[in-house]
Amino acid sequence: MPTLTLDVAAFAIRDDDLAVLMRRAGARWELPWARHDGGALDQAAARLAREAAGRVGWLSLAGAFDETDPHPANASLSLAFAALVPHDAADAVPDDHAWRTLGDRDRLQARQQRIADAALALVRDRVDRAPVAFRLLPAAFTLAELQRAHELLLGQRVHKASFRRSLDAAALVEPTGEWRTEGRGRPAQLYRLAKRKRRAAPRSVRFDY
Amino acid sequence: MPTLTLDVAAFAIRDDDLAVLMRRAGARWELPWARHDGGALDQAAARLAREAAGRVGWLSLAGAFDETDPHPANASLSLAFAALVPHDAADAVPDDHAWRTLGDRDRLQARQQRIADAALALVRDRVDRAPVAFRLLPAAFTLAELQRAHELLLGQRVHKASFRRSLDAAALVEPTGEWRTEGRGRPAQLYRLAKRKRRAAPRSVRFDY
DNA sequence: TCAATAGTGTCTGTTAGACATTATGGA
DNA sequence: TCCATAATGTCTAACAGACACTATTGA
Repeated sequence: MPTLTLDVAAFAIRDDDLAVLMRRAGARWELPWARHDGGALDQAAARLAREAAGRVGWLSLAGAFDETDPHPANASLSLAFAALVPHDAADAVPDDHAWRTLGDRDRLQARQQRIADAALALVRDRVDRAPVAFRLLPAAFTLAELQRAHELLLGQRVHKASFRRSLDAAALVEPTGEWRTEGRGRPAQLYRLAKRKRRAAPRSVRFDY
Repeated sequence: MPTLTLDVAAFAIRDDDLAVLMRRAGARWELPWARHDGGALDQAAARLAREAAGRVGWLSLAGAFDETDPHPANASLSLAFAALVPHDAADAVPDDHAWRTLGDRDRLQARQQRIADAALALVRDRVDRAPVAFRLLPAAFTLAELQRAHELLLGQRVHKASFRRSLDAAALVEPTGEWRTEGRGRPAQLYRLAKRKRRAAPRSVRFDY
């Protein structure tokens, strides 16, 4: 009989960079995981993510990995979940948990490395299909923060004027009416994610590979 | 202890439309499934798909579904796989298997309906990220066939000139040198999928939602 | 010759990206 | 005043889609 774990790779923006949540396991670090013995999968994954990362903005299955690679629980199968945490909620993690840089994921055991990789790839792949970048931010954010979240997920710089034009064309955000002063420079207006109005008819077939 | 199945939703082009592979189970129809008791997941899924659908061009995990919905095996968990079958290989399926129209998937039990839906959504979502449309075709194909495969997956018409321009810009296909006469009309040149040369730097951030 | 399909050239409106400029705060 | 950041306007090259046209076969 197979033993099954749920493993979650949670990401948040820390110190202007992407970070992944790990927990201490003796002398090592691991991704949060829990045994699964049946029942509602989504709820079990949500519970695991919430206990480890606090408020979770987004959660999705990212893959399944077998005993080809070693795992902290030696489970015969592990379901990988990707989670995104708003950075204002990322401070309150349990004592034995910590946000670590992406480079640190090579400290994980092989299966959890692959889980973290798959989770990151899933999130990156979905940036332009679903509002995942928003899930790294609080409900109200500046356009500079939103752009930076996209840049961190995409791994490349984004053109400011084009970014804002696209946001405007898609009617994706709406101003809250509030402004935020951050050090020096002109204050930035705060925005929130707007409700979907109409989905734009997609342009032509693209070959992004 | 949870019982686990692998379920595969295999798609192919039949009669100029997308079809999904089902097998007879008594008086009902079901998606091909098999119990899984550990071992290499990808290999087990590939074996299941191959036994049901013959040559399989593409296979990918599409989701995981729990006992919230009924399943032919009453498994507590089912891993959904999406498979694509080239239409020239789709004739040789076992006697108790048949290619059925997409509309027939509401004859499946609820969990397998969701599996088929998730598999179809996955394939559609990946059309512009990976050469999945090619996996519905033989190694050599006409551009009209390739365009039709994209149209079936995307569920909408595609502009011929733009489609070919994009193919050309991406250097995605190369002519085999052979031509095919099909009834009346000018013969069509045959193409094959070209090896990736350079991945074009993706354009700006797009919000396709 | 006609019908049918393959394949291409041209035009136009839209958009991405470069660049510059204005706006508004703190030091 | 100077500097840093926000926000926007203008220009251009690239591209998507419409349309028409040529090319090549079978009936």
